[in-house]
Amino acid sequence: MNNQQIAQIFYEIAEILEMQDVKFKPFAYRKAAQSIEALTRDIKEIYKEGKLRDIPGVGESISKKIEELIKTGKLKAYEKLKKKMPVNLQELGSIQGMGPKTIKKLYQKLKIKNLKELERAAKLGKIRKLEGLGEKREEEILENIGFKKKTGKRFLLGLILPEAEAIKNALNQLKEVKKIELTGSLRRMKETIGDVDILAVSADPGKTMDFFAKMNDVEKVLVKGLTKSSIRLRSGINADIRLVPLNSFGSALQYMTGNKSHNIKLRNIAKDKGLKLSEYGIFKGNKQVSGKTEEEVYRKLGLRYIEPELREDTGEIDAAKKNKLPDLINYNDVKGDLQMHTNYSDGNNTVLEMAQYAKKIGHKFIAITDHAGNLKIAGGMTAREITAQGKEINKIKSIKVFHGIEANIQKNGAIDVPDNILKDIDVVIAAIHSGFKQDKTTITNRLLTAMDNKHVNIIAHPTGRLLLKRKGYEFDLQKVFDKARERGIALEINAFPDRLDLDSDKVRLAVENKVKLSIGTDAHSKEQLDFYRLGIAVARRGWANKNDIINAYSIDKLEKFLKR
DNA sequence: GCCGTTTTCGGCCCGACTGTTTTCAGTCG
Repeated sequence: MNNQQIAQIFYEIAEILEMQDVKFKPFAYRKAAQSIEALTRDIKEIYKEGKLRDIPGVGESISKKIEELIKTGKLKAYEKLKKKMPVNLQELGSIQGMGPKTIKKLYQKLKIKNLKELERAAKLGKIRKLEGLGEKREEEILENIGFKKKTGKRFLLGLILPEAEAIKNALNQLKEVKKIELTGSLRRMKETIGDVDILAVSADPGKTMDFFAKMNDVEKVLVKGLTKSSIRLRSGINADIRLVPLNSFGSALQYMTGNKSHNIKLRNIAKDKGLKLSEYGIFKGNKQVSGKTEEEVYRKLGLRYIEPELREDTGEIDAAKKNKLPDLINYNDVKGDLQMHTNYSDGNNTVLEMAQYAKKIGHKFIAITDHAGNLKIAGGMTAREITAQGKEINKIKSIKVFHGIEANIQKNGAIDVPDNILKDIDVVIAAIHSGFKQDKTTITNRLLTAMDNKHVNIIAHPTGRLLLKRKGYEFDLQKVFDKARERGIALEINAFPDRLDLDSDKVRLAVENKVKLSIGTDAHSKEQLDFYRLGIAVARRGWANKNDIINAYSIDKLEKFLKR
C-alpha cells in the first residue's frame, strides 16, 4: 500500500458518500486524500512514528483507517461501501461530465459498472430515456469517451506553453481586450497541464468570446457565454476563458491560478477576518474592499505575496503569514545552460550555432556536453572527436563555452570514459542510460560509486523518469543527497519538457539538504535552448533560491565549483 | 469526519454554465 493507493481509496470513499448524499464527509475524505497524495515521505514511516494525525485533514477516524490499510492491506469500511456501489469509479469518473450523481443513477437504473458498459448503453440509446438525462447528455458521454480514448488527460507544460502564449497574444491584439493573463496550472508552471485557463478584461465581451470561439486552432466549442467560454483545441487540450470586470482582475487571477486547496485556505483566512473572498474580490458585507490586483488580495489577508509557482498548499500560506517565504530564484537569474548536444553526437546543430543562439537568448555561458563512452545509439564521441571538439570550442570568443561530456554510469557504477580523458574536461556529466530495472539498493550503490569518481560534476536526470511514459528508477534519495553535498556534485534539473528531472518535490528536498542543483536543457537543437525557463520553473516550484542553482553563479564562481 | 489567535461544538469555498428543468440539480474549476 503506497501513498497513492491509500489516497485513491479515500477519494473513492468520498465519491461513494457523495452519491449517498452524505453531507461534509466527502469533503473531509477528499482533503485527507489530497494531503496524503502530496506527502513527500512514505506514509508507512509517518505511521511508524505515530504521527499520522499531523497530516492535515487526518483525524481520529481516518488515521485508524490508514492504520488498517497499512497493517492488513484492506479496509472493511471501504469494502462495505463498495458492495453497495461496485463500479469502477476511477474509470467512469475520468469521463468529463460524469459526476457521482450520474454514476449512481446509471448503476441503479442500468447496472453500468465500467466504461465499456457505459459506451454500450449510450450507443444503444438507453441513457437518453432516463429521467434527468437526455439526448444531449448521451451524445456528450459518447463524445467524451472518444476523447478519453484518443488522448491521455494531461499534456506536457513545455509543449502547451507556446501554444497557450500564442492564443493569449492573439487575443491581446483585440483593442477591446484591456488585460489578459494565462492562469491555472500553466501559471503555476506545473509539469503537466490539464487545460489552458485564460483570464481577461474586455470592453466588448460578445466580440471577444466570438473571436475566442472562432480561432484557427478551435476544434469544438464546448461552452460559450459572456463571462465564460470553453473550447477544445486541435491539439486535444481544452481552453477556458473567463472575463471579469477590471476591479476584479486581481482576485479573479488569484482564484483561477489556484490550486484549489490553496484557494480554500485563503477563503478561510478571509472568513476568519470577517471578509468574503471570491473571484470578484474581497468583500466586507456587500462592499468590495479589494480585488484589483493580486498583491492587494494577499496583503488584505495579512499575507506576503505568494509567487504562483508556490501555490500548491504545501506550506506556502503559513510561510507567507510568518514572512518566511523563500527568496525564489528569478527567471533572469540564470546565466547559462549546463547540458546540450551538438552534431558531434546526436544533436542537430554545430557548436558555433549553439553558442550563437545561447548568446542571443541572453546566456553568459554554456556547456557543450555531447555523449561520450559506449552509448552508441546516441553517437558517443571517440577520444579523437573529443579533442577536435575542444579545439572548436576554444575558437569561440563571444560567450564562455565550457567543454563538457555526458558519460554513462555503467551497471557497476563505473564511468565509461577513462580518467585520462575526463581530467581535461570542464564539465563531466554522468547519467544512467541503461539498466533501469535494477532494484533500489543496486541503483543507489551505482549512483554513489559514480559520484566517487573524482571528475564527475553533475548527475544528469537523476531519476530517469519520462513524463506520461516512464516512472523512473528508485534509489535512496537521502544517501545520494548526502554524497552530492560531501563531494561537491550538483544534481541536475533536466529542463527537457518530458523529463523535468529532478521534479520540484525532489528539488525542494535537495534544497533542504543543501545540495547544489544545475539546470540543463539537454537541447538537441538550438531552439530547444529555450527550455531553460522550464528548468527555472521547476527550481522555483522547489523553493530554490539563486544560491542553490549553480547556473546563477558568476563564471568565476562556477569554475571554482566545477574544479571542486 | 475534521478542526479551532474569537470555537472541543457547530460549522464546513464559491460561482458559472448546461440540460432538462418550469425553479433547479449536477458538474466543473
